Amino acid sequence: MSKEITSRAENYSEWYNDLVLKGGLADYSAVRGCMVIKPYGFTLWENMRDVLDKKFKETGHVNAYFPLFVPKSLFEAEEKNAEGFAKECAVVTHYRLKTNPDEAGKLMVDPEAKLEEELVVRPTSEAIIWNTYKKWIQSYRDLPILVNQWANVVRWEMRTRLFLRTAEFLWQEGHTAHATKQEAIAETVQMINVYADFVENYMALPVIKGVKSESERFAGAEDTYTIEAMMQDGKALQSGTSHFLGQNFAKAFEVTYKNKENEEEYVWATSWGVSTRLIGALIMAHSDDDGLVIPPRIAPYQVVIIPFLSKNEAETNSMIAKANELKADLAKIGIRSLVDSDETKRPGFKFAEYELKGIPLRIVIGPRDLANGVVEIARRDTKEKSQLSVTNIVSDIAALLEKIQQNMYDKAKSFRDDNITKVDDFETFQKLLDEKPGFILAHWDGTPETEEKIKELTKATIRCIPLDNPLEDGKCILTGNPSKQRVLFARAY
RNA sequence: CGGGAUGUAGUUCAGUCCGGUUAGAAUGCCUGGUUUGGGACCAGGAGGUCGUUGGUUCGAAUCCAGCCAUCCCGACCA
Repeated sequence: MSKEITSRAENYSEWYNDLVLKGGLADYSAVRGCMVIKPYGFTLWENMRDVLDKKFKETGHVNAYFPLFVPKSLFEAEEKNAEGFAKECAVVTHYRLKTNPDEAGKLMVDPEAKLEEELVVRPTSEAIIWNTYKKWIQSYRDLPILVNQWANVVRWEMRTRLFLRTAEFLWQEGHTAHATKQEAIAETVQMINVYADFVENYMALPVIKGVKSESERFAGAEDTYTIEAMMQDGKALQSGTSHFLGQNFAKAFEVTYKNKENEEEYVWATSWGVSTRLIGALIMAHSDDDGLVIPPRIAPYQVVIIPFLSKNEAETNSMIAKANELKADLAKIGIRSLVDSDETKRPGFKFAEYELKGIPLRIVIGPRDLANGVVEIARRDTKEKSQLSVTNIVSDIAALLEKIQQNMYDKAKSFRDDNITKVDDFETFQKLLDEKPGFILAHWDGTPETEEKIKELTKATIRCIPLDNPLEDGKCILTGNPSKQRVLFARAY
């Protein structure tokens, strides 16, 4: 047992860390709050990125790249946005080091090299982008602008956690400009739907789409749409957001266009993003005490093929050849597989290792089974072992991977649905949060004060006002004031 | 940022309270051999400025202070 994993029951946080570190996704770095994403983790991110990027392009967007640094004067232009992020900004004040005259071999910041104006390391790129859009937009003919960028951003968080909240993280941010309010709102809704579709169909993770309450809204937005997913400990994880920015940024950066009637009008804006945090969601939603469980559609490797090796060199070579042959056949229909023919490790070791890494399907090719025209397969999601005939092996594997994908989604969905409760009194609300963590649908009087009070008392926040919410008369769980609909409460990451 | 804890071999940890030859173990790594259908075994070997900087001392992994990093609990978290 070389790599022991803390169980979920023992310590959920440690379990999560163990999976990230021992599963080979990421590692701590020499920089506070910043992690190294290792090749296995980065391949996972690339697979997620590729699917999303294709969806963005299918919905008419193009990629561009804007600078890492934002001059402070631009950053402060949209007041609410600036205020919201001010506390977590890294700031560049100097542009040069020099050798320290007092300490040989050491460098110091050169006081002569102080910048006239400080540069903010972007926590998000609205400011630099809207400053650019001002130059791009004169006429209604220049609209819409549908641009996305894949980038890193820095938010100096107090307390960081691998993937879930790192000081630097990777994400994409879409920034669009529209002639009309309706068009911008339609874009905002379209993109939250793109995210929901991706997370549900590729990450096998059901989400609840909704709108944020005023206090949870993105700084500078009129409306924030969100997708909320449930983790295995019942806590919520905001997995993607799409913001209707109204004309806030257009006004702050004076971005106007001439309409057909030759009238000057402010542009309407949206922004939307998902980040490497999604990997955290993936881990916490699906994995178990034996390691990661990664859904086939985005798994770095969908299949691991392990040939049985023996002293009999001819037999060993034949098994390795069969394994490579299968890998090549799988590649023809786009299935990513890995052959492990390392002679120095025994099968049992490999089984445990690939279970830890969460590869969806394991295939063992051995002389005993092969004589009977079968191979042994083991599913990571259910741990079921069975035999598969070599006759239609490629198409059978493809079908099985789809089945695993579906099963992971179904399992996550039934877990989530089992842990959403409608509650009508505050005592039950509090009790439930402590005893059976999950989502709670409850009435709320719609005021930020009540929301804040509930947060103080229970640590639960309003995750969203679900989009498909049925209207229903009721009384606010805390104040008893009238309410027209239930909202989604949970403790969150 | 407040409270608590930790940092010693690639990894996990013992040793620190009570300072004193050459800093240990397991695991991993390397070599050779025997093995191989669920984390193999035997033999030999390599590997550590004890997180870092400074202080106390004849002498520091051990005592003191600063800094850095990590974990847990809060605060914070578009």
